[in-house]
Amino acid sequence: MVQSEIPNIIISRLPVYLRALRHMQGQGKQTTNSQELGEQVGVSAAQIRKDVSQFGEFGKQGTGYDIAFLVKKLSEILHIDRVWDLAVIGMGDMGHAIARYQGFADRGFRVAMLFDADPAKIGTRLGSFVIRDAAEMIPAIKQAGIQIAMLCVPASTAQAVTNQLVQAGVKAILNYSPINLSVPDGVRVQYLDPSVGLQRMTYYL
Amino acid sequence: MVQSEIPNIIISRLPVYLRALRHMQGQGKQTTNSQELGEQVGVSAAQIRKDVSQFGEFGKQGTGYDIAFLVKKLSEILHIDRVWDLAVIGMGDMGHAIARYQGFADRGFRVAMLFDADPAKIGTRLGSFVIRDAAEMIPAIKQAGIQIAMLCVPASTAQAVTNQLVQAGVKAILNYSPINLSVPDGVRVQYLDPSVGLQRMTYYL
DNA sequence: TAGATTGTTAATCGATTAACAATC
DNA sequence: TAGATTGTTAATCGATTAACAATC
Repeated sequence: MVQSEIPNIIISRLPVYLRALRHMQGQGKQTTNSQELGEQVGVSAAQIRKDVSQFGEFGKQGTGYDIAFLVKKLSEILHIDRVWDLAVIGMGDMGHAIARYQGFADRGFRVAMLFDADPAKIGTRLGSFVIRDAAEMIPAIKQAGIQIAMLCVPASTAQAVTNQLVQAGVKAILNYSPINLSVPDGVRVQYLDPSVGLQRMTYYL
Repeated sequence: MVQSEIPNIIISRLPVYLRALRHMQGQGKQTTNSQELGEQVGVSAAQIRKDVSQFGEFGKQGTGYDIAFLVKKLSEILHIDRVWDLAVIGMGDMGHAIARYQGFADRGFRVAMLFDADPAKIGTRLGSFVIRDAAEMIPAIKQAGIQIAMLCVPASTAQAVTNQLVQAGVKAILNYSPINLSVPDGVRVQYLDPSVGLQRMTYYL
């Protein structure tokens, strides 16, 4: 029997709920409810309840949700009740910033390897890492079993590098390059092109 | 009479179409069609035609779309047939990378001002800019008439800085901080939290 | 118990797709 | 002209909301 299919649009909201819940935790709150959480993240209370109830009965009538419990459940659902190793490809300014980013630690991720093709960068240190030769990328990622890559290379090489990542067994790519990537079924891409983000707002200015 | 309301979900796809069209242009292509563009960006041909036709009749039966013409029209629709000045707030690793990002130039944007609250950074140069004191932010942004900000400060100060940006007249915020922002009506926020992007994929791993 | 809030159903709303006449 | 592809309509599909019984 196939696991019943949860719409991707629901999955995409869960990390946002989780972020808000952890923020509440940081403020010392113990419980919340669909109304409050909904206001926090900008969705209706009904939608919060509907989304969360896809995965179980995590709330209590009359009192709402225990924050710590819901955080635990959402973390399990999103498979971040473990630590995922990340490979960062491309050590320009953006790759550099990602490699040093402190925000992964408590959210399920850890930078594990850095790659660049520039001989001037290969072998140099960045924090506790040594930048590795992109030519070794496929065997290195394969051997480490890394499934997630942060793509920070220029648009001109992004598709070629992506093909290599797919060969290396990568299943999820966070793409900072301003280009649409073509990947086979079973590989996921999330796009973080800043110009696209800006252009989604200028329409309204 | 109110301008007929275009759904936001359509607007949000236009920058992606535009990016793909410019990529085709860079390859020397003159024309395309809804089928080809759809495959490029991962949406159906019918949806491409429906989306684009909200704004006029930009195609030709039998031949498809002239790429240069469609690029021009989409640029006008998205209001990027001009250059928008950006203020970058927070000169950590991420703000640093954004300030030096070369990808804004031909997509309608230009970094115009950098701010940080750290006395060690204030007054230092970054490329052709001098990092300014965040304490001067409100009058400086107001005076320059800047409407778009890139928020690269830590989560702990993001909401307070956002309130100042709103006071300064900013209407669009690209938020790199891992936090939900509360803003008044008329102000838009786009979120680029890398952990959220990653968590949207780990569910499927 | 009374009040509050969930989980869930049914109704509504909106977005996507299929199909095809129009026309280049 | 024949072939191709648009723009658009109607049908389908899916997501959101409203409402309320269940229950803490």
